[in-house]
Amino acid sequence: MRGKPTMIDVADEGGISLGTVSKVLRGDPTVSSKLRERVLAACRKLNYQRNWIAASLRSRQTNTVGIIIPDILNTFYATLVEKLENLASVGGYTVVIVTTGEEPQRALQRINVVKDRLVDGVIVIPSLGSSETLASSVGADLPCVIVDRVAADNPFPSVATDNFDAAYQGARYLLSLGHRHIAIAANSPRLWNTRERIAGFERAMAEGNGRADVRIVGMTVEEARISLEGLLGERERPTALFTSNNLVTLGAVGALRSCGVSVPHEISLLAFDDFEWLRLLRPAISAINQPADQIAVEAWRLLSHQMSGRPVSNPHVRAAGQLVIRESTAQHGRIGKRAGARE
Amino acid sequence: MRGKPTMIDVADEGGISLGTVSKVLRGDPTVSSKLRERVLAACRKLNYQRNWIAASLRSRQTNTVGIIIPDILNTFYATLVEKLENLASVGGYTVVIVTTGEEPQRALQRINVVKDRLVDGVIVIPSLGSSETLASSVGADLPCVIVDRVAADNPFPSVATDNFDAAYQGARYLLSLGHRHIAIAANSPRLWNTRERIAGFERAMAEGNGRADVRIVGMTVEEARISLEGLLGERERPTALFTSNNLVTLGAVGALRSCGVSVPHEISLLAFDDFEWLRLLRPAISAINQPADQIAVEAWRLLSHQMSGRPVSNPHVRAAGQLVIRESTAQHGRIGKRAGARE
DNA sequence: ATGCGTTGGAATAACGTTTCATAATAGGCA
DNA sequence: TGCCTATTATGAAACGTTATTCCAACGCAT
Repeated sequence: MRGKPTMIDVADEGGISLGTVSKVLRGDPTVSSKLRERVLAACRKLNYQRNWIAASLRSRQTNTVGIIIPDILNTFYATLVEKLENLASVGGYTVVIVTTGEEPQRALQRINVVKDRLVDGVIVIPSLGSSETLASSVGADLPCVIVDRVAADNPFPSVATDNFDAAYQGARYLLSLGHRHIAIAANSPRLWNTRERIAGFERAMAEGNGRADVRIVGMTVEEARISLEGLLGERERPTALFTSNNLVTLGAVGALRSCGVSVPHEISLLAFDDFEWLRLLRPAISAINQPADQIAVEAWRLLSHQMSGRPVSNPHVRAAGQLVIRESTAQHGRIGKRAGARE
Repeated sequence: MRGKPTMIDVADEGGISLGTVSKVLRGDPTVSSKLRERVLAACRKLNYQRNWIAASLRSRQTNTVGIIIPDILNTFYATLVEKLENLASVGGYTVVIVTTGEEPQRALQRINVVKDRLVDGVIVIPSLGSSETLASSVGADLPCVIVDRVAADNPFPSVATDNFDAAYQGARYLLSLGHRHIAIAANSPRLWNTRERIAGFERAMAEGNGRADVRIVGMTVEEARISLEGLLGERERPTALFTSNNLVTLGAVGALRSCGVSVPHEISLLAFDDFEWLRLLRPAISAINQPADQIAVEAWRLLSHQMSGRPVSNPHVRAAGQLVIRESTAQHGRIGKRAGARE
């Protein structure tokens, strides 16, 4: 035996056949406990490690899943990855992570990398422009779950926050504080999650007779900051601002600082996406929290059911966002009056 | 041809031998351009995709690297992962990410997962307690680079911030502002990076005749917050606080808020680890930035050289941290006087 | 024209598993 | 005891590549 020991070495060591060793290691029940013990002993003795590659080649499954996300630095996606990695791990799967950025061509190239890797399934957060090509590219012949950015006509199992309703509730909350002129700062209407959030916002504003001010501010923190500095400098500026994701929120906070606009006295701020730092800013920022935990669990359920051939029930999950009220949102007109904080 | 096309199908299609097809696809130069063209044409026609698993089995290399990190939600590690993923990708490698938490037994189990996966190399940020076992576990028979938490007697190629010097400079800066009683809030002295930071801090304090107050505050934000609330309540509390990483900083900011201690008037705050939000807090927090970019590049250099069998020069890299001065650090005794901000 | 070196293509044996069709063994019952 | 069934073990054939050995063909020089 040169190099790493193989199953053959184990078989020889224990005086057992190769096939039986394989059975034991796969947990096949049709093997007597006596032989099983012998096999296990031989494995321990040789410090045998199963060669997963050979197994995959023969069995045609890799026990690996791909996760395709735009950006790991987006805290929401990082949280999702963290939880998915745990779920996959307890299920005996390994996770391959691929980041696409928001550039379509890079996304496609990266998706092919994953497909080449012959993963058993994929969890995809589509990036800007890759949504359309996804169908032909991946989902057709591979178990697949779409997360967060779900196209209206998306045929694959999917999980996302109920963006429409969450934004609707957020806007209603701002309206209930007396605001009438409210802006939503959104990165790009080509993103389906953003599109839904804008729609929910607009619906609430229409119902509440508010003036809906939709601003497209770009995909990066920097673009958002610059764009919103423009907004804050306008003569008739809104009395409340609703940011459509955590990156935009960052840009918004930067803009509010640099323009010296005080929150919530001069303008109220409500963020989509909650995370640790919002609590620590002064004023602490009110936000709509996306239940990352639930989203990850459901995504894993949908994927693992597909991979094991089980029927997939409820293939289109929508999770409710939660409004977390802090200090950045206040009654319009009553300067200094807080809207009430819970936490 | 049923199912996916294989190289054999391609060979048949083009009327060429299997071996030649393999050569072409691997870019072997000893094949005439005429045949190469025929092969490529056949591949396109059949929409052939190379089976990477079979190739790996035979060639004994997987073109995959593992990244083992404690926690993807730690922004510093997430940044590192992002950059490493890009570097690996352009080098033709895929990245498998595994998170260990700070629990030793989980770490070991996860490391084995990676080894089972037969990766070509590993980049490891050791977690609490896994440092010691790493040597026997992974580095012995696998190209390996240790990042960030480098044991004093670590034999493997490694990259990290020069923690000692960075902390030394940070402490000297605080001393230069007139502070004499300074506390460092550190997560655990069992972590090598923390240990080095404490040592650098202590050295500077000794040289400057300051009173070094080392506080071990635990691994989580919550633990740190509680622990530091205790510190802030003490009668003789320090006039400056140095936090040893971004999680502790979070806890510290929380504690300062809940205790109503004003920064920098009552206490100065200097953070180890810089990131976006520190700029947006009020006051903006001074920090020591770790050059994640440089660290990732060096780590990849060390790993890829090992994997390709090239000699590894400078196997122990230390990158300089940069002091970024903002508003949270001020002259001791001169209330309200800012220390000067650059940005 | 013959021999020799060189080059490019083909054939074939691994790589280390899983899987499937048999073979062997044990157990139960007449 | 002998036969039939149910159970467990064996052996060999894949899986789709890469690596190595072996030929054929060609050019060049003698």
